[in-house]
Amino acid sequence: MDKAEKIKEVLTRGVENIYPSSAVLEKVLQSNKKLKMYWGIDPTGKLHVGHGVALNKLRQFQELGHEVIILIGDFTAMVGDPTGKSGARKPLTRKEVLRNAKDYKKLIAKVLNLKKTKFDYNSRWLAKMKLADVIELMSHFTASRLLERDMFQQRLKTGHEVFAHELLYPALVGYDCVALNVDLELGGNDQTFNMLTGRTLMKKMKDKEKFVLATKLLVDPSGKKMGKTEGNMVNLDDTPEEMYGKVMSWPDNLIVTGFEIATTVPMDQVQRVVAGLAANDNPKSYKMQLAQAIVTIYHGEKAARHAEQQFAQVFNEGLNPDDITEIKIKAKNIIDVLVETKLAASKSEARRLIAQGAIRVDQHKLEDDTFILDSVDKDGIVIQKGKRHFVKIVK
RNA sequence: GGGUCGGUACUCAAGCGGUCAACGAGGGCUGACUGUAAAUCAGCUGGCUUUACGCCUACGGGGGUUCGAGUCCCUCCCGGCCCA
Repeated sequence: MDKAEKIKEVLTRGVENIYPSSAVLEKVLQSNKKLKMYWGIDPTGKLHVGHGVALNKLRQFQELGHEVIILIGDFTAMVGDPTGKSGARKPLTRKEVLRNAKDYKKLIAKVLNLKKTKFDYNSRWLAKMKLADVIELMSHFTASRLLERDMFQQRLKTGHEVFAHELLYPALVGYDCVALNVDLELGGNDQTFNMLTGRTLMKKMKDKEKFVLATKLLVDPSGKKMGKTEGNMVNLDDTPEEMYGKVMSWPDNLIVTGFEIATTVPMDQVQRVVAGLAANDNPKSYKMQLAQAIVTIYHGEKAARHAEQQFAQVFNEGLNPDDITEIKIKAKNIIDVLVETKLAASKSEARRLIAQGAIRVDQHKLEDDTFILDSVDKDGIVIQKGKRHFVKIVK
Protein backbone atom coordinates (compact mmCIF):
# COMPACT_ATOMS: atom_id res chain seq x y z
CA MET A 1 0.00 0.00 0.00
CA ASP A 2 1.45 3.36 -0.88
CA LYS A 3 0.81 6.49 1.08
CA ALA A 4 -2.15 7.65 -0.95
CA GLU A 5 -3.86 4.32 -0.44
CA LYS A 6 -3.11 4.39 3.24
CA ILE A 7 -4.63 7.83 3.54
CA LYS A 8 -7.70 6.66 1.73
CA GLU A 9 -8.01 3.74 4.11
CA VAL A 10 -7.66 6.05 7.09
CA LEU A 11 -10.41 8.26 5.78
CA THR A 12 -12.89 5.58 4.84
CA ARG A 13 -12.44 2.25 6.53
CA GLY A 14 -14.66 1.93 9.57
CA VAL A 15 -15.36 5.66 9.44
CA GLU A 16 -18.81 6.95 10.08
CA ASN A 17 -18.18 10.67 9.89
CA ILE A 18 -15.41 13.23 9.75
CA TYR A 19 -15.81 16.83 10.87
CA PRO A 20 -15.58 19.35 9.37
CA SER A 21 -15.16 17.09 6.34
CA SER A 22 -13.23 14.21 4.93
CA ALA A 23 -11.87 16.37 2.14
CA VAL A 24 -10.30 18.91 4.49
CA LEU A 25 -8.69 16.21 6.57
CA GLU A 26 -7.42 14.51 3.44
CA LYS A 27 -5.59 17.64 2.39
CA VAL A 28 -3.90 17.92 5.75
CA LEU A 29 -2.90 14.27 5.69
CA GLN A 30 -1.37 14.67 2.26
CA SER A 31 0.74 17.56 3.42
CA ASN A 32 3.57 16.41 5.61
CA LYS A 33 2.10 17.89 8.73
CA LYS A 34 2.23 15.59 11.72
CA LEU A 35 -0.99 15.57 13.61
CA LYS A 36 -1.37 15.11 17.32
CA MET A 37 -4.44 13.11 18.11
CA TYR A 38 -6.10 11.40 20.99
CA TRP A 39 -8.66 8.84 21.90
CA GLY A 40 -10.36 9.03 25.25
CA ILE A 41 -11.52 6.04 27.22
CA ASP A 42 -13.54 5.68 30.34
CA PRO A 43 -11.58 3.49 32.73
CA THR A 44 -14.63 1.93 34.31
CA GLY A 45 -15.09 -1.24 32.32
CA LYS A 46 -13.37 -3.70 30.12
CA LEU A 47 -12.05 -3.06 26.69
CA HIS A 48 -14.08 -4.80 24.03
CA VAL A 49 -14.11 -5.12 20.27
CA GLY A 50 -15.90 -1.81 20.02
CA HIS A 51 -12.74 -0.25 21.36
CA GLY A 52 -10.71 -2.37 19.00
CA VAL A 53 -12.18 -0.34 16.17
CA ALA A 54 -10.63 2.85 17.49
CA LEU A 55 -7.35 1.06 18.13
CA ASN A 56 -7.17 -0.13 14.55
CA LYS A 57 -7.81 3.35 13.34
CA LEU A 58 -5.17 4.81 15.63
CA ARG A 59 -2.66 2.28 14.36
CA GLN A 60 -3.29 3.42 10.81
CA PHE A 61 -2.55 6.97 11.85
CA GLN A 62 0.52 5.85 13.71
CA GLU A 63 1.81 4.13 10.61
CA LEU A 64 1.47 7.41 8.79
CA GLY A 65 3.70 8.96 11.43
CA HIS A 66 1.17 10.84 13.51
CA GLU A 67 1.29 11.25 17.24
CA VAL A 68 -1.16 9.22 19.26
CA ILE A 69 -2.27 9.91 22.82
CA ILE A 70 -4.55 7.67 24.78
CA LEU A 71 -6.41 9.58 27.39
CA ILE A 72 -7.71 7.75 30.42
CA GLY A 73 -10.76 9.61 31.67
CA ASP A 74 -10.05 9.00 35.31
CA PHE A 75 -11.54 12.28 36.45
CA THR A 76 -14.59 12.23 34.24
CA ALA A 77 -15.27 8.67 35.35
CA MET A 78 -16.27 10.23 38.64
CA VAL A 79 -18.90 12.32 36.94
CA GLY A 80 -20.08 9.30 35.07
CA ASP A 81 -21.13 9.32 31.47
CA PRO A 82 -24.81 10.04 31.89
CA THR A 83 -26.48 6.70 31.72
CA GLY A 84 -28.90 4.94 33.96
CA LYS A 85 -31.23 6.75 36.24
CA SER A 86 -29.85 6.82 39.70
CA GLY A 87 -26.39 8.16 39.14
CA ALA A 88 -25.55 5.97 42.09
CA ARG A 89 -22.50 4.64 40.39
CA LYS A 90 -19.69 4.58 42.84
CA PRO A 91 -16.63 6.51 41.91
CA LEU A 92 -13.56 4.49 41.14
CA THR A 93 -10.69 4.70 43.48
CA ARG A 94 -7.37 5.89 42.19
CA LYS A 95 -6.08 2.37 42.62
CA GLU A 96 -8.79 0.79 40.50
CA VAL A 97 -8.25 3.30 37.75
CA LEU A 98 -4.54 2.63 37.68
CA ARG A 99 -5.08 -1.08 37.64
CA ASN A 100 -7.53 -0.81 34.76
CA ALA A 101 -5.16 1.44 32.90
CA LYS A 102 -2.43 -1.13 33.29
CA ASP A 103 -4.67 -3.84 31.88
CA TYR A 104 -5.60 -1.57 29.02
CA LYS A 105 -1.98 -0.96 28.16
CA LYS A 106 -1.33 -4.65 27.78
CA LEU A 107 -4.25 -5.07 25.39
CA ILE A 108 -3.54 -1.89 23.51
CA ALA A 109 -0.04 -3.13 22.89
CA LYS A 110 -1.48 -5.87 20.69
CA VAL A 111 -2.56 -3.28 18.19
CA LEU A 112 -0.53 -0.14 18.72
CA ASN A 113 3.14 0.52 18.94
CA LEU A 114 3.43 1.36 22.62
CA LYS A 115 6.73 3.13 22.18
CA LYS A 116 5.01 5.67 20.04
CA THR A 117 1.90 5.91 22.18
CA LYS A 118 1.50 8.34 25.04
CA PHE A 119 -0.86 7.79 27.90
CA ASP A 120 -2.36 10.63 29.84
CA TYR A 121 -5.00 11.13 32.52
CA ASN A 122 -7.52 13.91 32.47
CA SER A 123 -7.37 14.35 36.23
CA ARG A 124 -4.04 16.01 35.50
CA TRP A 125 -5.88 19.17 34.50
CA LEU A 126 -9.48 18.65 35.57
CA ALA A 127 -8.64 17.98 39.22
CA LYS A 128 -6.84 21.29 39.40
CA MET A 129 -9.62 23.44 38.04
CA LYS A 130 -10.90 26.15 40.32
CA LEU A 131 -14.50 27.18 40.42
CA ALA A 132 -13.61 30.28 38.45
CA ASP A 133 -12.16 28.05 35.72
CA VAL A 134 -15.28 25.95 35.68
CA ILE A 135 -17.45 29.03 35.37
CA GLU A 136 -15.33 30.30 32.54
CA LEU A 137 -15.51 26.91 30.84
CA MET A 138 -19.26 26.65 31.19
CA SER A 139 -19.74 30.16 29.85
CA HIS A 140 -18.87 28.82 26.42
CA PHE A 141 -22.04 26.76 26.32
CA THR A 142 -25.69 27.48 26.39
CA ALA A 143 -27.95 25.39 28.52
CA SER A 144 -29.98 24.26 25.57
CA ARG A 145 -26.85 23.19 23.73
CA LEU A 146 -25.83 20.98 26.62
CA LEU A 147 -29.31 19.58 26.86
CA GLU A 148 -29.40 18.73 23.17
CA ARG A 149 -27.73 15.45 23.79
CA ASP A 150 -30.07 12.64 22.84
CA MET A 151 -29.66 10.84 26.11
CA PHE A 152 -30.81 13.90 28.03
CA GLN A 153 -33.63 14.57 25.63
CA GLN A 154 -34.89 11.08 26.04
CA ARG A 155 -34.78 11.25 29.79
CA LEU A 156 -36.51 14.61 29.86
CA LYS A 157 -39.18 13.35 27.56
CA THR A 158 -39.87 10.30 29.67
CA GLY A 159 -39.88 12.29 32.88
CA HIS A 160 -36.62 10.93 34.17
CA GLU A 161 -34.24 13.07 36.07
CA VAL A 162 -31.17 14.70 34.65
CA PHE A 163 -28.75 15.71 37.35
CA ALA A 164 -27.02 19.02 37.08
CA HIS A 165 -23.53 17.59 37.35
CA GLU A 166 -24.20 15.39 34.37
CA LEU A 167 -24.45 18.48 32.22
CA LEU A 168 -20.82 19.10 32.99
CA TYR A 169 -19.78 15.87 31.38
CA PRO A 170 -19.66 16.95 27.74
CA ALA A 171 -17.98 20.20 28.72
CA LEU A 172 -15.31 18.44 30.73
CA VAL A 173 -14.47 15.83 28.14
CA GLY A 174 -14.60 18.60 25.59
CA TYR A 175 -12.02 20.48 27.59
CA ASP A 176 -9.64 17.54 27.39
CA CYS A 177 -8.74 18.31 23.83
CA VAL A 178 -8.01 21.93 24.74
CA ALA A 179 -5.74 20.83 27.55
CA LEU A 180 -3.97 18.39 25.26
CA ASN A 181 -3.95 20.88 22.41
CA VAL A 182 -4.57 18.22 19.81
CA ASP A 183 -5.36 18.42 16.12
CA LEU A 184 -7.73 15.52 15.99
CA GLU A 185 -9.96 13.46 18.23
CA LEU A 186 -11.05 9.96 17.45
CA GLY A 187 -13.94 8.11 18.98
CA GLY A 188 -16.99 5.97 18.41
CA ASN A 189 -19.94 7.47 16.65
CA ASP A 190 -21.82 7.51 19.95
CA GLN A 191 -19.28 10.01 21.23
CA THR A 192 -19.89 12.46 18.43
CA PHE A 193 -21.74 14.93 20.60
CA ASN A 194 -18.95 15.12 23.13
CA MET A 195 -16.30 15.30 20.45
CA LEU A 196 -18.04 18.15 18.70
CA THR A 197 -18.41 19.95 21.99
CA GLY A 198 -14.65 19.78 22.23
CA ARG A 199 -14.32 21.05 18.70
CA THR A 200 -16.42 24.10 19.52
CA LEU A 201 -14.44 24.72 22.66
CA MET A 202 -11.15 24.45 20.83
CA LYS A 203 -12.23 27.09 18.40
CA LYS A 204 -13.37 29.43 21.13
CA MET A 205 -10.50 28.98 23.51
CA LYS A 206 -7.58 28.37 21.18
CA ASP A 207 -8.91 29.46 17.84
CA LYS A 208 -7.88 26.12 16.44
CA GLU A 209 -9.62 23.61 14.20
CA LYS A 210 -9.87 20.22 15.77
CA PHE A 211 -10.77 17.37 13.49
CA VAL A 212 -13.23 14.84 14.73
CA LEU A 213 -13.27 11.34 13.37
CA ALA A 214 -16.22 9.21 14.42
CA THR A 215 -15.80 5.50 13.83
CA LYS A 216 -18.56 3.10 12.93
CA LEU A 217 -20.10 1.12 15.70
CA LEU A 218 -20.55 -2.60 15.62
CA VAL A 219 -24.16 -2.63 14.57
CA ASP A 220 -25.91 -4.35 11.74
CA PRO A 221 -26.29 -2.50 8.43
CA SER A 222 -29.75 -1.24 9.29
CA GLY A 223 -28.19 0.60 12.21
CA LYS A 224 -30.07 -1.47 14.69
CA LYS A 225 -28.36 -2.21 17.95
CA MET A 226 -26.98 -5.68 18.34
CA GLY A 227 -29.87 -6.45 20.65
CA LYS A 228 -29.64 -9.95 21.93
CA THR A 229 -26.14 -10.32 20.78
CA GLU A 230 -25.04 -7.46 22.96
CA GLY A 231 -24.46 -10.10 25.57
CA ASN A 232 -21.88 -11.49 23.24
CA MET A 233 -19.73 -8.42 23.38
CA VAL A 234 -16.23 -9.63 22.86
CA ASN A 235 -13.90 -8.40 25.55
CA LEU A 236 -10.36 -7.96 24.44
CA ASP A 237 -9.12 -10.02 27.36
CA ASP A 238 -11.40 -12.96 26.68
CA THR A 239 -9.68 -16.28 26.18
CA PRO A 240 -9.20 -17.27 22.54
CA GLU A 241 -11.98 -19.85 22.84
CA GLU A 242 -14.44 -17.39 24.35
CA MET A 243 -13.60 -14.80 21.80
CA TYR A 244 -14.01 -17.18 18.92
CA GLY A 245 -17.30 -18.48 20.24
CA LYS A 246 -18.72 -15.06 20.84
CA VAL A 247 -17.92 -13.90 17.35
CA MET A 248 -19.56 -17.01 15.96
CA SER A 249 -22.74 -16.12 17.77
CA TRP A 250 -22.96 -12.74 16.15
CA PRO A 251 -25.80 -12.39 13.69
CA ASP A 252 -24.72 -12.96 10.10
CA ASN A 253 -25.36 -9.41 9.04
CA LEU A 254 -22.53 -8.27 11.28
CA ILE A 255 -19.95 -10.21 9.32
CA VAL A 256 -19.02 -7.53 6.84
CA THR A 257 -19.00 -4.71 9.36
CA GLY A 258 -16.97 -6.94 11.64
CA PHE A 259 -14.29 -7.42 9.00
CA GLU A 260 -14.23 -3.77 8.18
CA ILE A 261 -13.87 -2.38 11.64
CA ALA A 262 -12.45 -5.09 13.83
CA THR A 263 -9.79 -6.64 11.63
CA THR A 264 -6.95 -5.62 9.38
CA VAL A 265 -8.03 -7.88 6.56
CA PRO A 266 -7.44 -5.88 3.37
CA MET A 267 -10.56 -4.25 2.04
CA ASP A 268 -10.39 -5.95 -1.35
CA GLN A 269 -10.58 -9.24 0.49
CA VAL A 270 -13.54 -7.95 2.46
CA GLN A 271 -15.17 -7.12 -0.84
CA ARG A 272 -14.80 -10.75 -1.77
CA VAL A 273 -16.69 -11.68 1.36
CA VAL A 274 -19.45 -9.31 0.37
CA ALA A 275 -19.61 -10.93 -3.04
CA GLY A 276 -19.56 -14.40 -1.56
CA LEU A 277 -22.42 -13.64 0.77
CA ALA A 278 -24.38 -12.13 -2.07
CA ALA A 279 -23.82 -15.37 -3.98
CA ASN A 280 -25.35 -17.32 -1.12
CA ASP A 281 -22.21 -18.92 0.20
CA ASN A 282 -22.70 -20.36 3.65
CA PRO A 283 -22.10 -17.39 5.95
CA LYS A 284 -20.67 -19.70 8.55
CA SER A 285 -17.38 -20.10 6.73
CA TYR A 286 -16.96 -16.34 6.49
CA LYS A 287 -17.87 -15.92 10.09
CA MET A 288 -15.20 -18.45 10.96
CA GLN A 289 -12.68 -16.42 9.02
CA LEU A 290 -13.79 -13.34 10.89
CA ALA A 291 -13.56 -15.03 14.25
CA GLN A 292 -10.13 -16.26 13.41
CA ALA A 293 -8.95 -12.86 12.23
CA ILE A 294 -10.12 -11.22 15.43
CA VAL A 295 -8.65 -13.83 17.73
CA THR A 296 -5.36 -13.62 15.84
CA ILE A 297 -5.06 -9.92 16.61
CA TYR A 298 -5.28 -10.40 20.34
CA HIS A 299 -3.91 -13.88 20.88
CA GLY A 300 -1.87 -14.74 17.83
CA GLU A 301 -2.34 -17.16 14.98
CA LYS A 302 -1.63 -20.33 16.86
CA ALA A 303 -4.21 -19.62 19.53
CA ALA A 304 -6.72 -18.69 16.86
CA ARG A 305 -6.24 -21.97 15.08
CA HIS A 306 -6.60 -23.85 18.31
CA ALA A 307 -9.78 -21.93 19.16
CA GLU A 308 -11.22 -22.84 15.81
CA GLN A 309 -10.37 -26.50 16.22
CA GLN A 310 -11.91 -26.50 19.72
CA PHE A 311 -14.97 -24.80 18.42
CA ALA A 312 -15.48 -27.48 15.81
CA GLN A 313 -14.83 -30.20 18.35
CA VAL A 314 -17.34 -28.90 20.86
CA PHE A 315 -20.09 -27.65 18.65
CA ASN A 316 -19.90 -29.70 15.50
CA GLU A 317 -19.03 -32.97 17.17
CA GLY A 318 -20.52 -32.36 20.58
CA LEU A 319 -17.39 -33.40 22.41
CA ASN A 320 -15.79 -31.82 25.41
CA PRO A 321 -13.10 -29.23 24.78
CA ASP A 322 -9.53 -30.27 25.55
CA ASP A 323 -8.74 -27.85 28.25
CA ILE A 324 -11.46 -27.35 30.77
CA THR A 325 -11.08 -25.29 33.86
CA GLU A 326 -10.27 -27.72 36.63
CA ILE A 327 -11.71 -27.20 40.04
CA LYS A 328 -11.25 -28.94 43.33
CA ILE A 329 -14.34 -28.88 45.43
CA LYS A 330 -15.61 -30.14 48.72
CA ALA A 331 -19.25 -30.65 47.87
CA LYS A 332 -20.56 -34.00 46.77
CA ASN A 333 -24.22 -33.32 46.21
CA ILE A 334 -24.75 -32.18 42.62
CA ILE A 335 -26.72 -29.12 43.70
CA ASP A 336 -23.89 -27.93 45.92
CA VAL A 337 -21.37 -28.80 43.27
CA LEU A 338 -23.11 -26.58 40.75
CA VAL A 339 -23.14 -23.69 43.18
CA GLU A 340 -19.57 -24.20 44.28
CA THR A 341 -18.35 -24.31 40.70
CA LYS A 342 -20.34 -21.16 40.00
CA LEU A 343 -22.24 -22.86 37.20
CA ALA A 344 -25.34 -21.86 39.15
CA ALA A 345 -25.84 -18.74 41.21
CA SER A 346 -27.98 -20.39 43.85
CA LYS A 347 -29.26 -23.78 44.81
CA SER A 348 -32.65 -22.90 43.41
CA GLU A 349 -31.08 -22.07 40.10
CA ALA A 350 -29.12 -25.32 40.18
CA ARG A 351 -32.36 -27.25 40.64
CA ARG A 352 -34.00 -25.37 37.83
CA LEU A 353 -31.13 -26.07 35.49
CA ILE A 354 -31.32 -29.77 36.20
CA ALA A 355 -35.08 -29.75 35.74
CA GLN A 356 -34.56 -28.09 32.38
CA GLY A 357 -32.08 -30.68 31.26
CA ALA A 358 -29.20 -28.25 31.07
CA ILE A 359 -26.73 -30.22 33.12
CA ARG A 360 -24.58 -33.01 31.81
CA VAL A 361 -22.18 -35.08 33.82
CA ASP A 362 -19.53 -36.74 31.71
CA GLN A 363 -21.72 -36.26 28.64
CA HIS A 364 -24.82 -37.78 30.18
CA LYS A 365 -27.81 -35.64 30.79
CA LEU A 366 -28.63 -35.47 34.45
CA GLU A 367 -32.22 -35.86 35.51
CA ASP A 368 -31.84 -36.58 39.17
CA ASP A 369 -31.06 -33.60 41.36
CA THR A 370 -30.06 -35.78 44.28
CA PHE A 371 -27.13 -37.15 42.34
CA ILE A 372 -24.02 -37.58 44.43
CA LEU A 373 -20.58 -37.11 43.01
CA ASP A 374 -18.49 -39.54 44.94
CA SER A 375 -15.72 -41.29 43.16
CA VAL A 376 -13.71 -38.68 41.35
CA ASP A 377 -10.92 -40.61 39.68
CA LYS A 378 -7.75 -39.20 38.26
CA ASP A 379 -9.40 -38.22 34.98
CA GLY A 380 -11.88 -36.06 36.82
CA ILE A 381 -15.53 -35.55 36.11
CA VAL A 382 -16.74 -33.08 33.52
CA ILE A 383 -19.82 -31.08 34.35
CA GLN A 384 -21.44 -29.23 31.51
CA LYS A 385 -24.06 -26.54 31.73
CA GLY A 386 -25.82 -25.66 28.53
CA LYS A 387 -23.79 -25.82 25.41
CA ARG A 388 -20.73 -23.90 26.26
CA HIS A 389 -19.96 -24.03 29.94
CA PHE A 390 -17.67 -26.77 31.13
CA VAL A 391 -15.99 -27.45 34.42
CA LYS A 392 -13.86 -30.40 35.38
CA ILE A 393 -13.99 -31.63 38.91
CA VAL A 394 -10.67 -33.09 40.00
CA LYS A 395 -9.38 -34.68 43.12
C1' G B 1 -42.12 28.12 48.99
C1' G B 2 -47.30 26.49 46.91
C1' G B 3 -49.87 22.88 43.95
C1' U B 4 -49.82 18.22 41.70
C1' C B 5 -48.17 13.41 40.08
C1' G B 6 -44.84 9.73 41.21
C1' G B 7 -40.75 6.27 43.74
C1' U B 8 -42.43 -1.57 42.40
C1' A B 9 -37.61 -6.96 40.93
C1' C B 10 -31.49 -6.27 36.02
C1' U B 11 -34.39 -2.25 32.98
C1' C B 12 -39.15 -0.29 31.51
C1' A B 13 -43.87 -0.92 33.50
C1' A B 14 -48.88 -3.00 35.69
C1' G B 15 -51.01 -3.12 40.50
C1' C B 16 -56.42 0.61 43.68
C1' G B 17 -57.10 -4.32 51.01
C1' G B 18 -56.89 -10.85 50.64
C1' U B 19 -56.29 -15.63 45.24
C1' C B 20 -49.03 -11.09 44.94
C1' A B 21 -42.78 -13.52 44.88
C1' A B 22 -46.21 -9.49 42.36
C1' C B 23 -49.49 -8.73 34.97
C1' G B 24 -46.79 -7.39 30.59
C1' A B 25 -42.38 -6.01 27.70
C1' G B 26 -37.07 -5.96 27.21
C1' G B 27 -32.82 -8.39 28.95
C1' G B 28 -30.69 -13.01 30.92
C1' C B 29 -30.68 -18.48 31.39
C1' U B 30 -32.30 -23.29 29.43
C1' G B 31 -34.64 -26.44 25.76
C1' A B 32 -36.28 -27.39 20.40
C1' C B 33 -34.80 -26.11 15.45
C1' U B 34 -29.95 -24.81 13.14
C1' G B 35 -24.47 -23.26 10.96
C1' U B 36 -22.76 -22.78 18.89
C1' A B 37 -25.98 -18.95 14.29
C1' A B 38 -29.72 -15.04 13.73
C1' A B 39 -35.03 -15.34 13.36
C1' U B 40 -38.85 -18.46 15.44
C1' C B 41 -41.24 -21.53 19.18
C1' A B 42 -41.38 -23.32 24.46
C1' G B 43 -39.98 -23.18 29.65
C1' C B 44 -37.46 -20.66 33.58
C1' U B 45 -35.91 -15.94 35.76
C1' G B 46 -35.77 -13.70 44.95
C1' G B 47 -33.84 -17.33 48.49
C1' C B 48 -34.27 -21.90 51.45
C1' U B 49 -35.96 -26.56 52.18
C1' U B 50 -39.08 -32.14 54.00
C1' U B 51 -41.06 -29.14 46.05
C1' A B 52 -45.42 -27.59 49.55
C1' C B 53 -52.23 -24.31 48.13
C1' G B 54 -44.52 -24.70 52.82
C1' C B 55 -41.12 -21.12 55.24
C1' C B 56 -38.09 -16.54 54.87
C1' U B 57 -36.87 -11.89 52.40
C1' A B 58 -38.81 -8.14 49.05
C1' C B 59 -42.78 -3.20 46.33
C1' G B 60 -38.09 4.42 48.68
C1' G B 61 -37.22 4.76 54.81
C1' G B 62 -39.84 4.68 59.51
C1' G B 63 -44.42 4.33 62.11
C1' G B 64 -49.77 3.18 62.18
C1' U B 65 -54.93 1.16 60.80
C1' U B 66 -56.58 -4.02 59.80
C1' C B 67 -57.64 -10.85 61.05
C1' G B 68 -54.75 -9.37 56.56
C1' A B 69 -51.09 -3.77 53.10
C1' G B 70 -47.30 -2.99 47.23
C1' U B 71 -52.40 -1.50 47.80
C1' C B 72 -55.41 2.82 53.26
C1' C B 73 -53.40 6.68 57.02
C1' C B 74 -49.18 9.60 59.25
C1' U B 75 -44.27 11.07 58.71
C1' C B 76 -39.46 11.46 56.55
C1' C B 77 -36.27 11.09 52.16
C1' C B 78 -35.92 11.45 46.72
C1' G B 79 -37.70 12.78 41.73
C1' G B 80 -41.14 14.78 37.44
C1' C B 81 -44.46 18.64 35.99
C1' C B 82 -47.01 23.50 36.87
C1' C B 83 -46.99 28.15 39.63
C1' A B 84 -43.86 31.68 42.41
